[in-house]
Amino acid sequence: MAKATPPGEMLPQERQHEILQRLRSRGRVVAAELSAEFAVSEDSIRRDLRELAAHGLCKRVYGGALPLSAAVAPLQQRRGEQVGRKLALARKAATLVREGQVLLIDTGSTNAAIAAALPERMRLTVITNAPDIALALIEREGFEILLLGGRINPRLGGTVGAQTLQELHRVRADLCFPGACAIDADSGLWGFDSEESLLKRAMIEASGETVVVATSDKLGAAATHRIAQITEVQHLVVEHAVGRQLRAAFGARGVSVHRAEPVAD
Amino acid sequence: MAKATPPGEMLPQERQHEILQRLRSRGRVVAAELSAEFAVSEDSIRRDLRELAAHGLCKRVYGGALPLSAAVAPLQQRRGEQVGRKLALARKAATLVREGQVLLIDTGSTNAAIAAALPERMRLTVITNAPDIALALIEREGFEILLLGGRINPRLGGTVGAQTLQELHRVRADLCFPGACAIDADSGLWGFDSEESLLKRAMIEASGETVVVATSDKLGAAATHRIAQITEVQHLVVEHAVGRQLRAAFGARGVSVHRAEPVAD
DNA sequence: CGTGTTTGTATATATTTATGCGTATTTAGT
DNA sequence: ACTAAATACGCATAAATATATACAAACACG
Repeated sequence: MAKATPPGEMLPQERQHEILQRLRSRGRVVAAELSAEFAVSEDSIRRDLRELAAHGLCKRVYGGALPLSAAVAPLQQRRGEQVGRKLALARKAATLVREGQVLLIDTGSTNAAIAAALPERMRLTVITNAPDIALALIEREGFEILLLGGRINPRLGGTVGAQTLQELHRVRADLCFPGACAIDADSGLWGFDSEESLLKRAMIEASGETVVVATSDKLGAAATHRIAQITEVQHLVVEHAVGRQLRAAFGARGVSVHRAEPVAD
Repeated sequence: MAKATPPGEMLPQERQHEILQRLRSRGRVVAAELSAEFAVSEDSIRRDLRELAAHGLCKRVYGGALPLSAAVAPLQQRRGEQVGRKLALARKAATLVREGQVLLIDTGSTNAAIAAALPERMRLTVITNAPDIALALIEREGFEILLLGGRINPRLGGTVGAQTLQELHRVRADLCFPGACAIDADSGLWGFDSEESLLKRAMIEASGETVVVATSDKLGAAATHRIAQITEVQHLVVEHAVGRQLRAAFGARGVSVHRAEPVAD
């Protein structure tokens, strides 16, 4: 996806739009790279970036630009930790998504990273209870976004509770990303909070397939609230460092295990 | 050079229709290309594009045109404009809020500013259809946040539609902040969008009192969709520069007019 | 069957916009 | 503080555009 456009024919506005999209999906842009890929002088790129920044659409930095959300970083303190690892997981998880599907995405920093990594122009429908995920996707084109209402739990950063559950019963998704839970090859999926676990269970039931994206600390662990059996999980995305044996344990239970790319960190 | 049709045989309307189709399928049109393919001068094409743009069917850009979806100013951009004036308005509006109240806050950059300006530790309940407002308040302590679910309208940056309306019917608020509408002392409150206006109307009906916060360009203006009569508005917050006469006009209709502090700008 | 009007188009000229280059300045990393 | 890259600024150029004007065909109407 290096050069999507013929050198001679690209409207300036299109270019700026493309820059914004790249900014969102990749998290950064470099002036020199853009110059090469769009086949215009760095001057023009810099003019674009300056203009976008003036409109408050990105943060201008030496060498390129950054998305504004990364610059302000409100509750992204958690995300700041292990950003590389989560990005690698998110990228891998995003490859499981197919054109036109309906996605059910739970709260959580990992899931937010997945949402940001979703490919452009794929005409996806995203159902979520997380305002931060909804907000991140509003800007993207071709996305249908459904927000699950209800009372917000500040600790989780999204809606939970009776009303959310009720709304969830009215929808049906292809793919489900229940956030941050513990997963064990034998005992299945576990949650840390009662209300939260109920919601995740409902999400899984409302979806055709379930994708669990687990950082290493969640693997082989259990918690207090049972969410689902391992047979209800079709896909598991794990970090590169996860051992062969552990992966095989899930594979034996019929779970497709996907390994993220290694990260330099 | 004529392609699809014999040189003389294509009605202007047909041509414009074809341009629109091409715009939708290809995501962009270039004046020079169209000129060649329809075998008319670039001037005629430009006239077409200008006309289509005037009817709000496309966005005119240098070199051609883009579909409107790619051109809507992202909400981050709108949020960044006139920060000073909006902040002054927001501060004034926030003073109308009392301890323990239930607030109903609509989408919009001004309303987002109001939410951010809400005083600390007042044990408020905020009901909103805007994910950005919800997100901003999650961090704050002592706030109960209820999110209205439904389909998100990317242009408005929040949920609208039947489901949102339905959820709204289940709540009751003390104070309501319907966002960005035109207000006139005689004809009342007006909205620019049908769906949007319905929601605002429902918000007002669900609230004890209504606060309209209006930047100067919204004052004395009307729009296409009626939202409410002026008697249903209890408070109006305006900028410092608004003239005495205009303020009196609202005062005579029983609206409490609140004037924001002056801004250096 | 003219005749005035409307409509679509083409031409000419002035203006705006986008871009690239040279140069002075700023920035980041030693 | 020094160096090299990145950047901002002014300027020139070429393309795209708007505006004004003119021309031709279609049309309405007496």
